[in-house]
Amino acid sequence: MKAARAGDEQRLGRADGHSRIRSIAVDRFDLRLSLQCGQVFHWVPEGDGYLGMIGEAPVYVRQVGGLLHCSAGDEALIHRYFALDHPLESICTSFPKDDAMNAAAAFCEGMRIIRQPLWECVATFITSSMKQVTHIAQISHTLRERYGEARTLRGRKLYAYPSAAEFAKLEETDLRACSLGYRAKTLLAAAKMVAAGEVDLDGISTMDDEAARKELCRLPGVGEKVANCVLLFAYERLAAFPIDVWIERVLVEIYFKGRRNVTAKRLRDFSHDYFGSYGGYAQQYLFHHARHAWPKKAKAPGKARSAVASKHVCEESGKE
DNA sequence: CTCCAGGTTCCGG
DNA sequence: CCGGAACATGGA
Repeated sequence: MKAARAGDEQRLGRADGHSRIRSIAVDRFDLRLSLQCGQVFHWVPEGDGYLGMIGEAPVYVRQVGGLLHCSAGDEALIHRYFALDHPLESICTSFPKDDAMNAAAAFCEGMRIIRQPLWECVATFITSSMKQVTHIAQISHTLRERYGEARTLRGRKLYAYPSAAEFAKLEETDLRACSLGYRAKTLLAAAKMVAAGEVDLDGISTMDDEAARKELCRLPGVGEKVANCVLLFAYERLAAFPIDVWIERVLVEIYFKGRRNVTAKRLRDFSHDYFGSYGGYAQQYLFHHARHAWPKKAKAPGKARSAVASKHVCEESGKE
C-alpha cells in the first residue's frame, strides 16, 4: 500500500499548522462497521473516511486496509476512542458457539465497541427511545448545531455535543423544537441533575456494574435498556447486554423459539448467563446482524386494504 | 393512512 | 414480578 499522498496531507491539514498525517496500524478493526452499527450517531462520511468529534476534538479518520490515517497528534485519542486495545480475538472466542452467534460474528468482523464521552452517551440514548437509528442521528446533529461549540475541519463545520450544563440552561420548548417529543422533558431533567452534581457520571466509573446501573437509572429517561447502553458504550462494561426490540426479537426467535411465558426477566437472566463476560459485544453483533440481514417483517396479508378507502381523507390541506 | 422505531414511567393485578 | 397504556415524531 502506498503511503498517504501529499494531497491528502493538505486536505487533512488542521488550522494550527500541524498537518502531518499519521498512520496507525490496526488489526481486526473495521472503521465503517464500528461507526455505522448504531452505537454512535454523529459521524458523517467524508471522502474515503469519516468526519466527527471525539469530545471537543474535530477528527478525520480514514481506513485503508490495516492502516488508520489521521492527523498527527490524534493517535492516542483515536486509539482510545476506537478501543483498539480491546482483545477482539479473545472476545470473539468467548462467544457461545451457536448458528445465530456464528453468523453474526462473521457478519460483524472488526466491529469494536467504542469508548464514548459519558454525558454525550447518556443524552443521546435518552433521546433514542422509540426512535429509528436515522432519527436519533438527526436529533443528535440538531442538538449539536444549535447548542454545541463549533469547530472547523477540512472546511466543514463540526459541533461538540452540548454539555449537561448547557442543556440545563434551556427550556423544554427549546428541546421540543429539536423534535425530541416527550423526551425533551426527561433529557432536560437529567441534564439538570448531572449539572447540579446530583448524579456524578465520573464517580460511576469506579462502581461495580450493578451499582453503576442503579445509579444511572436515577436519571429521568434512563431505564434498564438505556443504562445498559451507557454502561457498554461509555463505561466499557463489556458484559452489559441492552435488550431492545431487535435483540428481543433475536432472543425470542432463536433462543426461546416456541416457548411460553417469555418475560423480560427471563430474557435478562438468560442473556447474562449465556453470553458471558463479553455479552455486550455479542449483543452488538447480534443487533447489527439482525437489523441488516434478517428478512423484513412481511406485512400480514390478512385483510387486503381497499385501494380507495382513504381517497378523500387528505384532500383539504389549505389551513391557515 | 397504517405501522413501527436501540423505551420509560405509571398503574392495577 | 407482569402486562397495558400513554407518550411524540418521522420514515417506510
